[in-house]
Amino acid sequence: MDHIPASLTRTPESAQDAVLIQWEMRKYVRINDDFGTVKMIAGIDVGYDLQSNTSKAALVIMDIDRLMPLETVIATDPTPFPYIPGLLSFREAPVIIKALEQVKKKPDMIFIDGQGIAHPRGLGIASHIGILTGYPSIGVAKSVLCGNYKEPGEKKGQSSHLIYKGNKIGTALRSRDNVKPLFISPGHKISHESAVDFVQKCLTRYRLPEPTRIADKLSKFADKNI
DNA sequence: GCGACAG
DNA sequence: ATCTTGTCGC
Repeated sequence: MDHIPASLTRTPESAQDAVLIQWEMRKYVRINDDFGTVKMIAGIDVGYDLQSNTSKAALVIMDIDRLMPLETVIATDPTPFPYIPGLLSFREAPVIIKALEQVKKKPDMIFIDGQGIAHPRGLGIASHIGILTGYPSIGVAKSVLCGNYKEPGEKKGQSSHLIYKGNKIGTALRSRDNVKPLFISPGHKISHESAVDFVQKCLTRYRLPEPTRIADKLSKFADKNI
């Protein structure tokens, strides 16, 4: 959708090739706010069925004000790539793109499970999806891939910077009292500040923001029979 | 070389 | 991610 060389959408022939694609793709990442009014947010998560070797992407479109689902989509595909830290995109992006192509409503913003720019090469899965689709995106991760941070205060809303090689790459955010922090980083077309704002607007009584929490449930329990 | 390591 | 039971804490 966005104007990037078609060769960057290729299936990597090896892990080394995948890394080359990431170095090239990172040039297109933008972390300045570039979106209009945000009414609908998409939460996306991927689950696996080890027996059939299939991946299942669950996508939910939520109204940002009511935090209620407006539409859901489930897409499945044979799992295409092994899990290699730093190369998660090549395992999950294809089936996620498939789900985004099937959804009827067009989201204004998408939350992806995993890192945005908080990645060794600045291209976590949220950035990867943002570049491929043109959608503004945010990485919502439950743990760190790279970088260091000071433990944020124990109260919901308290945060600290995630730093890597001297630069801020994300935010450690306490999403509710006394739980492990979430790691928020810009995926594409959004700033650190706005990324955290949108996640906070979607927090209720759980650790995960609603779009992510619902997508997570769907990826695990919906269509249990792939 | 050693340890770390999203989902 | 997924495999798995009970259990501690708000």
